[in-house]
Amino acid sequence: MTPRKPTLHDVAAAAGVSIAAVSFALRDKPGVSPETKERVLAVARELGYTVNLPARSLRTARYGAIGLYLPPGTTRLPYYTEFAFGAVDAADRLGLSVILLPHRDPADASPPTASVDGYVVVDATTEDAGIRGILDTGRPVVSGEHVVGADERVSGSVVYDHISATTRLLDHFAAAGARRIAAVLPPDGAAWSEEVARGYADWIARHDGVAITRRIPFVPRPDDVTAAVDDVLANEDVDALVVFPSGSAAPALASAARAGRRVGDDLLLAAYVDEPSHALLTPTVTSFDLEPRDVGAACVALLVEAGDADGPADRVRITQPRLVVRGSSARER
Amino acid sequence: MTPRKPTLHDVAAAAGVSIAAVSFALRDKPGVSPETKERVLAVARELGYTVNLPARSLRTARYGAIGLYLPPGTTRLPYYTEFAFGAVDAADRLGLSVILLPHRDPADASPPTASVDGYVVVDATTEDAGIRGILDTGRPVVSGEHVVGADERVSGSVVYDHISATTRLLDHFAAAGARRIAAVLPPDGAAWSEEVARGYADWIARHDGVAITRRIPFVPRPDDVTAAVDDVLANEDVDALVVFPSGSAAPALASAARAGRRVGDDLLLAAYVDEPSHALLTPTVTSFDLEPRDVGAACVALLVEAGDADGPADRVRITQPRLVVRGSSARER
DNA sequence: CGCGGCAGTACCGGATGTTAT
DNA sequence: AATAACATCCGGTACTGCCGC
Repeated sequence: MTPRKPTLHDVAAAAGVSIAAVSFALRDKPGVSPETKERVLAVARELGYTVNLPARSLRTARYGAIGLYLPPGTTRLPYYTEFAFGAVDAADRLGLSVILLPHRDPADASPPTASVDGYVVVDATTEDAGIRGILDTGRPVVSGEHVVGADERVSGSVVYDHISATTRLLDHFAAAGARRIAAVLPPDGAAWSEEVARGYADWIARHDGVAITRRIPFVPRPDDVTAAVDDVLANEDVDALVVFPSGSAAPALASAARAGRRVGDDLLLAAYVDEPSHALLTPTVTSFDLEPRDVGAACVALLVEAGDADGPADRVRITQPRLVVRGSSARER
Repeated sequence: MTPRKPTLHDVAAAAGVSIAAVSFALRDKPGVSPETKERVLAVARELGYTVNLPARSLRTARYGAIGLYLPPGTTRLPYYTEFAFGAVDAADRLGLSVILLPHRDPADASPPTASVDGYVVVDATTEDAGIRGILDTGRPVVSGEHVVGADERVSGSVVYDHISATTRLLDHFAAAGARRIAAVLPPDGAAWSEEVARGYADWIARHDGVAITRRIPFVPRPDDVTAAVDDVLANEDVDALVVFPSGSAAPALASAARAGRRVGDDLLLAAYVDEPSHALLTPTVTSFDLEPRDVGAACVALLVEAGDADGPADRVRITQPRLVVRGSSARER
């Protein structure tokens, strides 16, 4: 019923050559005459031959697979899904598979079991047992953003220039007339927290302004945002506000409305990380498109180069977030 | 420098037995005495032995991997990410890996190349070249939701009871006093579209009501939602509204506000698919938690059973969405 | 004698049927 | 009748060497 999948032997027999010749022909290696190669390829196509990857892996000790580790607990953020598919598509173009790795509970110190040639991780910290396990495999690892606590242990990273981005955003506010700009920041400890905090502080210092900041969790509940924004609006004389953590835009808008502020007019607002909802809120919310697909693809590219001889030219690739200006920061007339 | 990874041979030599004995001992197969087994296991642990998966795959023709195919173009919906990790965690507990499959462009008719024992697909239609390729492999396929156009070709499915869910939602509205309930539906063609449309129509008929419906795209732009909801509110005398497609809640709330309706009071509103934003909007929005993690895990379980001898007891598993009542449908006082 | 083109073959690491003890 | 050693095989890869010109 099921005619066994054709193997190199079948192709070799059908083409009247040795399996070695077939193997070479299929992989476009020198040592076979153009005519034989042509014939072998024709026969292979006709028989529907495809390589048996386990067999190849066994021989070459390469797996044709990349392990992808997304941060635990944040699976609702669309950023990571986009990132994942950027990586998957890039890997596919290189003939590689992407294995989605499970999150390990902190007690579990066992090494990751999947057979992969290297890893791509995002927003990683060594607090995470899964990340430690990955670093301990000794295989190449490329990270999206820096790895907090072990940046020298990865083969490469694709990072955002958050300082420049923050600067551009504040310049944009200033150009729209903002004079007193507050920032609702994530807590220290995450890779980008410190960069954006520094970007903000430096910009304020350069412009002889007053730093007005509040801290809320990395993934805040609406109440956290509301409390911080209410506090800023009640106690500080601000005409612009940046909320950095994800999911902050909607509660911030609500707070502004309650405080009687007209967002986009007497209060300029921006979120940092773009989310689909930003285009749906009223007013629409200015934020940075981090182009996660491109970054995911870049991580895969860097990983593959790291596996190649003598590594890539650059260990760190820097990406500029793209500012998407929307109604919340576009002062009316 | 790198002490080659230990193999069966190494363990066998260190334990003073044959590789066959080691192989049997490690897989807990009969034919080795308890003492030898104990010793072998100890040596294996000490040497840090792990099986070489390609070698095992080569011999057994099993890959220890599952291919996961998420619908293209909807990668921003958190549902699928949750689903994916439900599948990954379930697979991990069974010692399996999950390979995230790339989306194929329609022209590409080549079979999927990844080596997997079976596939999990979600919200699939045979319009999708990727799905056709997967079905053509002849390997077991389990689908989350029915596969439009090829439901008999899959080994199993985990589906929601959308009719019962829709009924429960409308009952909830009625209990809160709603008399004229409108529905903004997705277009026909998707698996659940027809079920929810039927659930709505049947319920209305049973209650001698008037069906008031509009159709918008499966993944609507805010404008689509706004237009439909504005139209309903302007031209129909409704006191409750269900918006089914994802991402509809926020624009629907905005429309209601513009029409001068107080949502949760003189207009009851519910979305169908729960999203994180529903807990953040004002008012918060009632919707169904589809528990995607559980469904992803169930798909993997069903796939593994399908691979076993004589298949699973049931080909189709039915799940009840969990209604999460929030402010938008909880009439004040 | 050198060289291109190809056949022959020794692995890669584990699973399993067969043969000793 | 139980255990364990031995031999094969899974499908490729890559090295060695033979052949003819």
